[in-house]
Order: sequence, then structure tokens, then C-alpha cells
Amino acid sequence: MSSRDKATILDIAREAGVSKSTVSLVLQGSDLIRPETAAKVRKAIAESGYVYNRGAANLRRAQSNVIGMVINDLTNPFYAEMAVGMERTFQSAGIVPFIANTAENPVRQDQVLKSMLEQGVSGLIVAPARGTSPDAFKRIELAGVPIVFAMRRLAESRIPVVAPDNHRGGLLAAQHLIAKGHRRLAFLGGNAGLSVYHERLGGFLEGCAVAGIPETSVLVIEGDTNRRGGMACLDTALAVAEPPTGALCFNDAVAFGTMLALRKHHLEPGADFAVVGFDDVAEAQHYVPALTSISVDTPGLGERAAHAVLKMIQTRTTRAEDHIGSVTLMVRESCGPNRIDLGERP
Amino acid sequence: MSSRDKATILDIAREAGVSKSTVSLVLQGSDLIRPETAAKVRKAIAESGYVYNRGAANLRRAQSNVIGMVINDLTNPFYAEMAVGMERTFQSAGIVPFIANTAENPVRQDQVLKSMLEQGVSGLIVAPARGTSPDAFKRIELAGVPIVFAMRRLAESRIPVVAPDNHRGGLLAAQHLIAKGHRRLAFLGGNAGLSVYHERLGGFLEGCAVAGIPETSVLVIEGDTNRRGGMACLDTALAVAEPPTGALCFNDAVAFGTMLALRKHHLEPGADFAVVGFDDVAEAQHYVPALTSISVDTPGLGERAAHAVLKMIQTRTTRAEDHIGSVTLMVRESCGPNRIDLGERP
DNA sequence: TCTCATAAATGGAACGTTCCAATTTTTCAA
DNA sequence: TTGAAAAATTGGAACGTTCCATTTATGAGA
Repeated sequence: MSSRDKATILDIAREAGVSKSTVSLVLQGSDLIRPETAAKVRKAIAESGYVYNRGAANLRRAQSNVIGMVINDLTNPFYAEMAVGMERTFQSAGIVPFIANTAENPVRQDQVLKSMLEQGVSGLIVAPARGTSPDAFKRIELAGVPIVFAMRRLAESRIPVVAPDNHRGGLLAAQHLIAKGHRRLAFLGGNAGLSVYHERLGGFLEGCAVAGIPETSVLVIEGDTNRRGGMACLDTALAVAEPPTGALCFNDAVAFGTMLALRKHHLEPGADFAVVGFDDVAEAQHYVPALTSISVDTPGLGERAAHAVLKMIQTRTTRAEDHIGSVTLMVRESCGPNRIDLGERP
Repeated sequence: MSSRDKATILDIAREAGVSKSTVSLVLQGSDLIRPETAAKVRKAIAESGYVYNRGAANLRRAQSNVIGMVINDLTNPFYAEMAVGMERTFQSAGIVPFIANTAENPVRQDQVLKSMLEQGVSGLIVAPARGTSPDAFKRIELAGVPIVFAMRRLAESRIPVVAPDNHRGGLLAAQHLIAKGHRRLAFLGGNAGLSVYHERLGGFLEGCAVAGIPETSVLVIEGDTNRRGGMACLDTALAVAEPPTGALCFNDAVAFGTMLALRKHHLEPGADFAVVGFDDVAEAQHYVPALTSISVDTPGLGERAAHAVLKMIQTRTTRAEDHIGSVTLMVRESCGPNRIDLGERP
């Protein structure tokens, strides 16, 4: 039945009455082959259930046309959206990227990177797992494989980064909350192990300082970067002597959690407490109340990162400029109506 | 600087003063090698930035230790959760699966499958894209690569399937709504191109029929399987002469959309209209109101599918039993408190 | 010390492709 | 028709690994 010993280029050659070289050329779409000959070969291929052995091919040539995407958390819609943006770009370049998930686990990440390297990827996009050790990417740099970081950067690394302008996002959020009349502010969720955390918090504090609110009076509460973390943070925030009236959350997931917890405390997000998210995931605009959030153009960043690797591969370099994407404040309902008239949409 | 011509097994051999065969044996963890010799080899490997060339290895042996997961929509949290369940299983088997997204696009799916095949995957889990043609998997079957379908089945295919008991889920939902006192029911979202649609709808209609509600009086409205689709379906549902008072939604995303649309019509989900979802994604329990949904044990199904391929690979077979996972009704708030009276809603 | 069994290490032939250099076929001007 | 240039095709040597059949080293018993 099913030919157990799969067909090779030689079988095709025999079948079509040509040499293996000819078959190889046809496979590569070379125009050195006469059209009729190519047709004969293609016919033989179609009839034989032949599958091209890319491993063998890569052995001979030195490139591999596979690109790896290593993502820290695929169940986080934010990263899933980013990954899809990357895929779109790769698709139009005619290449199929392989995705792997590290679940924020540096050990898993090591395994995954090793596997991708062994597989001979020609480029890599990595959203590093939390707590990645600084030399986790030494092997890859040594191997000279082009790599770009997405979203997160590593402390002392010269690997190019594609990320949103987190600092400015934090700043915009602070300005917005302050313009709404809030003076007692909080920054909820995230933890100091994340470069993104420092950037967002830094921008937020700067915005506060500029408006005359000293850093020390801003309530900063670390926590998990998911719904549960947001809920916990809010509980803590409301327990202090003079609780805040508004907060920037580390990301949208934390913001959703914060809003859920507010309801448990019989406070209505928007009316009694202002909540700003970060990332502007698709869900933000559908939520009730719709979440005011810092939009980072997620798929756009994905595309950008993909273009960067593609270019690095093409130009055979391992260096590239960082790209810091612009951010915008999406004003929705979770900070309530304007206290000072800024003419935003209802 | 970086040795442009990468090290091979022979370089390691020379460095360690042994033969290439010895290095190969060490790499495979063979116990034929004296520990001191193995140590020497390992030292040389560590010092040289050597990367194992799996492509070359696969050329010689016939298996490849890579497994492909082809997912129809990674941005759908449901499928992302399933994928993570699979990954967990593969991880504990020491293998790194490669994930690819098809974005519900059969053409893309073809490319992805071709690429995975060429890469020499030893097994495949596929959640088929909507509208997949029945012979899209002919190549794979011909190549004798073990494959299992997750969640969706294909009309005339003998490929094993791992999926929840959709029929029973539909039945449970109908019983629940009817027990709550609803008589005018609807099934919202999904479309006839999906096997899952027929199964869920079939179970729902059966549940209705058993309770004396004729199939013809159940309002069935097709629509997109996301939030927007749910919103549109509800609008249509409320526009009929005698609108329904409760509905089973094709999946949780549709249910969320339905609840959003209810609010726009000034109806409160749970109080004025009963909503049941399907899949029980993580968000269901956090939503306000918390969504009553049919839980399918998503990660569990993923694990099951992963085990199935693993076993097929091990036993070198291409056949396996279907697995239909049990489902449970998770009662939360979106159907409101029990109605004792069977009267119409005010 | 010698034998012999066993343990450890090795060389060479594959695996399926690409690419180069070489060969054969075709085309066309003289 | 002939010859030479151009076009089309081809054989063989890589690529980096594994595996088999051998060879070489080790150590126990005499």
C-alpha cells in the first residue's frame, strides 16, 4: 500500500527519465530546464507522493528558510496578537515560521532555543521569559544566528529590541489621570524582574513628578501580571490609610482584575475609581466599562520585528537598530467622564 | 571572532583526540563510552560552541523527534489553552513541538502542512481550519505520518479525533435552560460548515425535543464565532415576533458578545435573558455576570491528543481510537436564579 | 606471562539533497 | 552542411550525522 520507503529525488528522476540534477533544478524553479522537461518531472512528483527533504537540502546549502518565534506566554492574548502580526509578515515573504511557547519558564526556554538552533533556524524572534539569565543567548550569538527581542529587553545584551515606548505610555497615563483631577495615584501589578516594569513605572512617576506629585506619594504595588494579580493589588491598595482614587495598571489583564475587585468592594470603575490599562488588547474596547488603555499597536510591532529579522538574514548581519514603537492613549469609559473638560469623545 | 564555519562532530573529535564515532556515541548518551572519555568529549563540545545538526542526523536515522501542532486560531484563548495542554505533555516526553497558526485559512494550512512534512515531523496534531477540503490531508496519510485531529473532525476522514462530547454539551445546556423555566429558546452563532456546529446544535435540539419543545420552534441563528458574531445574533434574535428568553451560544466568545448586546438592549443577562456558553474558557468565571458554560476540560483534551500521537509514533501505526471527552455544565450567574414558576417573563 | 572474553573505540558507507564542472543537445549564422 | 555558441542536461563530490562491522584496549584467570 503506502510505499513505506519514501520516494527520493532519484526515484522521481528514474520515473521521469531524467537525472537527479534535473529534478533538483525543477524543484528549485530554475529556468535552466526546458518547460516540457519540467512538466514531465512535475508529473512524476505528483504521482509519487514524494516529499521534499528539507533537512537533506539544508545540509548542502547553508541556509534553512525556517524562522523560529519563541514566545513567553501564548495564552496571553497580547502575545498571541503579536505573534499573529509576525506571522503575517513571514507569510508574505513566503516562509513558514515555527512558534514555540516557553510559558515564562527560563529552563523551558533553554530547551526550546537549543532545539530551534539544532533545527537550523536562519533567524529567531524571542519574547524572553521572565527571569531569563543574561547569558541564555550566548550560544545563539556565538552561532551567529540573527535574533531580535520582542517587547522585553535583557539587561546587558546587545541584541536588538522591538518594543513599544513604555516610558511614554506611563507618562501619558499619568497625565490623563491627573487631568481627570486625580491626585492620589497608584501603579498596580508587575514586578521589578521585568524591564518593561521599570520603563512603564518610570514614565508614570515622571508624569506625576512633573505635575507636582512626588514619587514617594505614589502607591506602587507589585503583583502577578494577570487578572488575579490585579485583584490582589487593588485589595492592598484600598487597605492603606489614604487610598488612591485612580491607577495605571501594568497591563490590561491586571486592569481587568482591578475592575473586578472594585466591584467586590462596591466601587464602580470609572465612577468611583479610575483605571488605565496598558497594551490595549482587543478585549479592552468590549469590556464593561470599556477600558481606557495605552495602545501599543501590537500586530504592528510584530510585523516590525519580523521585518527586522528578515533584513538581518538577508544582509547576513547580526546587528540592527532597536525599534521603539509609538504609543497612544485610548480614552474609553474606565476613568469616567471628564472632570475637567478636555473635549474627549463620550 | 565567531568561527564563521561552524564546528562539526569532526572538529570536536579532533579537539578531544577521539574519533567522530565516539563523539556521536557521547552525544547520544551511549554507555559504551568510558566516562573519562565522555567527559573529554563534553568538555570539547562546551568549549567550541558546537551545535548539533539535527537535519544531518535525521538524514541517517529515520525518525525526527519533532512534532507539529497546527492550530486554526491561536488568538482564540480556547485553542491557546488547548495548545498549552499539548505542550505540557510533549515537554514531559522531552520533545519540543513546533506550533504553526493557520488563521482559519485552508490555503495557509496547506502551506503549513507542506512545510512541516518537508521538515520531517514524526507526528502531527491538527485543529483543521474551517472549510478544509476533504483531501487536504491525503499527502500526509500517503506519507504515513501519524496525525490526529483536535476538536474538529473532517467529513469523510479516517483520521482519529480528540474532541469533547459536543452533543451531550448541547443536551445539558437545553436541559438547564428548560429547568430554569425557559420555553422559547435559541441557538446562537456558528455555521453549518463546522462539524462542531452540527454536534452542539443537534444535542441542543434533542434536549428540547425530549422536553416537548419541537425543533421547529427553536430559533437557530448562524453567525461568526466571536464576540461580534454574538452581538449580531442577539440583535436578530430579538427582532423576531416572539423573541426567545434564553440561548445556548456556539462558544463562549459568542456568549460574551450576546451579553454585551443584551445590555445595549437594556436587558440584563441572567435576569432578563439566560445565556449559556460553550468551552468554559478561563475568562468565563471572571466575567460579570459570570458565564454559565459547558466545560470541556480544554487542557485535558490537549494532553489527550498529545498522548495519542506519541503512542501512534511509538507503535508505528497511523490509526487510533477517537476520544470523546466528557463535558460538564458549570452553573454560574448568566442564567439567573432558578425560576420556579413557568410564566413568561414580564 | 599469556589467553581470551569483554569493553571501548573506530573507519567507512550510507542518508537525500545541491552545486560545480563537464558533457550533450539544440540553435543558427555562415 | 558545418561549426561554434548557447541552451539543456548530467555525474560526482560534498554536507554532518548514524550505524555496522571491525579493530584495539583492558583485565581476569591460568
